[in-house]
Amino acid sequence: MKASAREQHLRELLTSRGLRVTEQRVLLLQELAKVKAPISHPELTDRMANSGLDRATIYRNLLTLVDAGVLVRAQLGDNVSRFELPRTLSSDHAHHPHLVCSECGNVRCLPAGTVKLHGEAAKSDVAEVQLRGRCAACVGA
Amino acid sequence: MKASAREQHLRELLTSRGLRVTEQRVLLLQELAKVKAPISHPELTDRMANSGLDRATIYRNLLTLVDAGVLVRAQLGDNVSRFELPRTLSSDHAHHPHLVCSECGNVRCLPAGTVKLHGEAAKSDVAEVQLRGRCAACVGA
DNA sequence: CCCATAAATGCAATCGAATTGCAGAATCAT
DNA sequence: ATGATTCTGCAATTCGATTGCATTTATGGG
Repeated sequence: MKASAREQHLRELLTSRGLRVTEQRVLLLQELAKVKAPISHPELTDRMANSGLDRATIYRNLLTLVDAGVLVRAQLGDNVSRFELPRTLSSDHAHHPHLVCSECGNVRCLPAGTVKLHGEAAKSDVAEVQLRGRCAACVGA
Repeated sequence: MKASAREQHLRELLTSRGLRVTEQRVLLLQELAKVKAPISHPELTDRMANSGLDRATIYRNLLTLVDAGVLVRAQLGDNVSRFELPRTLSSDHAHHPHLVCSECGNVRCLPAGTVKLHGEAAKSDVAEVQLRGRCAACVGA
């Protein structure tokens, strides 16, 4: 059968990093491409419950893909690792701020410009910016 | 018996936040005063193994004390919560940005103006701002 | 100083995310 | 096609986080 252009792209993404192309990895990446915010391993396991993938397989592939630079791992401070397929696959995936909503629990990705660092914050080598509070949607409601 | 000046200080710290003064809380704070870096609940439980304190007691008090603003919680990115008794006990420790250094493990308190929120970040009800990366001291070293 | 009462503690149990061992299945270079 | 290497599924386990409950304690009022 013929793979879609999108699937073909994912396959090349894997081979370009020296990883084997397995049905499971393609499915995993396809699912990650659908999600807009960083997602945890348990959340992903739930979402893919009907795919037949084992959670250990998902777990190990998340680690492998982070290791290979295909995914980024976000430490949002709730003691749960979340993973994300950056839309810009450039070598320097600019880290953008994350807002963890204490009300709805969603994680929102904010544009890089929404948080500006000055003074000591600017002097430091800041790798990740995370905000906690209520997201705009919950504030409006 | 007569309490030391140091212990008296800790007692006042508790009462000033409307918390009851218990032997366990004083012991916990004394131990936290000894450690220089943020410490996790399991690590703290080990350290205080001979104190007779139950780990649930330690755990709940850590949460209570963070809630009361006596302690700060540091998320160092390993999915383990760490706690610290800040040397400067400013009243609103939770209301300014924190920089958690992934190298030295220290939590630096930054002036409120060092992080400015724009756009969606400003529209959200942000309660906490946390940065992860290398602090200015470690960058300079 | 004693009492009432809400809060704190100890103990045991549970939850859930993370992680691993292992045997069988699949991938890929040759 | 075939073998060496890697990956997958399944099951089990580790470990930090969290909670229920009966008992004890801190603190304010009398």
